[in-house]
Amino acid sequence: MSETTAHPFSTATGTDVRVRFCPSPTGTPHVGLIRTALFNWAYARHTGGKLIFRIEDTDAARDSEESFGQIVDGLRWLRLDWDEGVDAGGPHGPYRQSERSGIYQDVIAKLTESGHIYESFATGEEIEARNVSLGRDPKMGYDNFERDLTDEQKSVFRAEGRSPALRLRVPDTDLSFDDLVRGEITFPAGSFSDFVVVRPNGHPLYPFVNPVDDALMGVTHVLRGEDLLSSTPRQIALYHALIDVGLTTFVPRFGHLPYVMGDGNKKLSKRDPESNLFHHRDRGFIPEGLVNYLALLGWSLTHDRDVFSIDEMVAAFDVVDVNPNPARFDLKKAESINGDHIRLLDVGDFAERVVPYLVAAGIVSEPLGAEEQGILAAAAPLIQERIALLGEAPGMLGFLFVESEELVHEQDALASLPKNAGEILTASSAALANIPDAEWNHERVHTTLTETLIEGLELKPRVAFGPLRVAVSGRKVSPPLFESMEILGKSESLARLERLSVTLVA
RNA sequence: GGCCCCAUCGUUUAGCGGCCUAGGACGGCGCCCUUUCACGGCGUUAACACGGGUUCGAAUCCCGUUGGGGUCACCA
Repeated sequence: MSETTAHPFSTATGTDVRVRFCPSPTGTPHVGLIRTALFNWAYARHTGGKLIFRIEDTDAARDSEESFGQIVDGLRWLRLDWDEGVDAGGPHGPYRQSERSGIYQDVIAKLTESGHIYESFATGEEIEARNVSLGRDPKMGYDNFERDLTDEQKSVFRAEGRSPALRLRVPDTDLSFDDLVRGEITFPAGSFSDFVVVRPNGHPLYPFVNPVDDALMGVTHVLRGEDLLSSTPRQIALYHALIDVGLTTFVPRFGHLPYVMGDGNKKLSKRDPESNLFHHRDRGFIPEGLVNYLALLGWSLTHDRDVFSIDEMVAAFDVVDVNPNPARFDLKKAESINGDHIRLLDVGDFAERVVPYLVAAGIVSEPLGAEEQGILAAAAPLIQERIALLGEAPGMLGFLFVESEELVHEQDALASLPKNAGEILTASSAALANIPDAEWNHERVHTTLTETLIEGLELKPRVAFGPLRVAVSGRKVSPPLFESMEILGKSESLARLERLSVTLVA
């Protein structure tokens, strides 16, 4: 017999939907955490409801202000905004749990008074020892044996110098709920036990403050990681108590989002660099691309397309469509999606976004000079079509921002040079020198070199242009050669051919 | 171990009883385009874990098996 009939679940839809994102600020934002934020955000935007941003900083030992700042930074970067909460205010503040102690004390008092929570003196070791002595699996957990301690018994414990933790009395019935992504789930009576809500020192714990705040803030839909699935019956039990004392009137709907996996069959570890949101930003993911890929971790827009805008996602997203299977974080696919989004950018926008990566690589410094702006504007369209990550831009463009004598010829590029490289460079220089300055452009360079090398020397294009590419860019791979030479200009281009020639002779 | 969740190509996802001799994407492979690398185009590779049911009909519903994962904290 389930008690769920006595305590209604939320029936909120549309603009009545209230979801929340409530990270605990420990460490760098994890992509799984951000995926959870994204789905909550998308659901709020789709329904027209509200997203609450709350900080669960109840563990002073692990929480840090730096981590909090990073989470906010990450959300803002991805353009995930919120309607209530930290930095936004709202009627249910404060939104940092470290500032809500007084509220929790009131709730604790109410639940104590009504008999929903009781004092428990047993330590973890004692509970385990008790299970062993009763011939049970030590991992059995707590068996609620202190529910009816007498005042005398409590006095004895106190006299021993013990102070009690507080436990919530959970119902001795099955507890069911209809998970938004998994359907009906039932936990049999006895599979969850009375749990500690407040430490002996008065410090309330996560399994208590999280549902209390959700209740007080009117949260209607709890969309969170699958790892919290098994704590759901205890949370529902707490809700029943909160409803009983009049603190709320309904239990939220739950939706447990699938794990984000790493390699193998394990959750993407916090120690794995791929789990770090900023690692991806530093490598040159753009928000559009990363959001798109993260959305694909458990959800899809349609059957024949997986590149889409965030607006398309918002229009279509419903948490009931989320796939319950764990999803593997596939960097290759993520990069491919990101490349598609880079290609979708307006070229001016693309050029602007490349700048911080050039700066970070020490290629330019802000503000860019007029000449640098000109080079960037000319070169941006050349690489926009060929990179998947903005972080590839410095390598592709660096040679355009240095003088001939500073250009570094990469080792593998030099190794790729054919024996007759010198001859090719000499012939090219002679032919290119005849192009009048005013007519120096990529078409003219192309035709001149084709006549000289392909037709004149009867070389294969691949052999003919390789040495020129190395001379001009220092690399085996570069933006299109003739366009690059146009950007560099005649004298600079010739200087580079000359320089490589000299290097080869020496 | 108890409890819970999950199960379609290598990966991700479409599929919510007939449209499926299972579709898309990434990856791989091949070809084309081509001044390199890419981009783009074309083609190709490859999956319903297994066994029982239910049904005229099952990838789709039910049960079981197997295999994964999670959780059993005075951490969140």
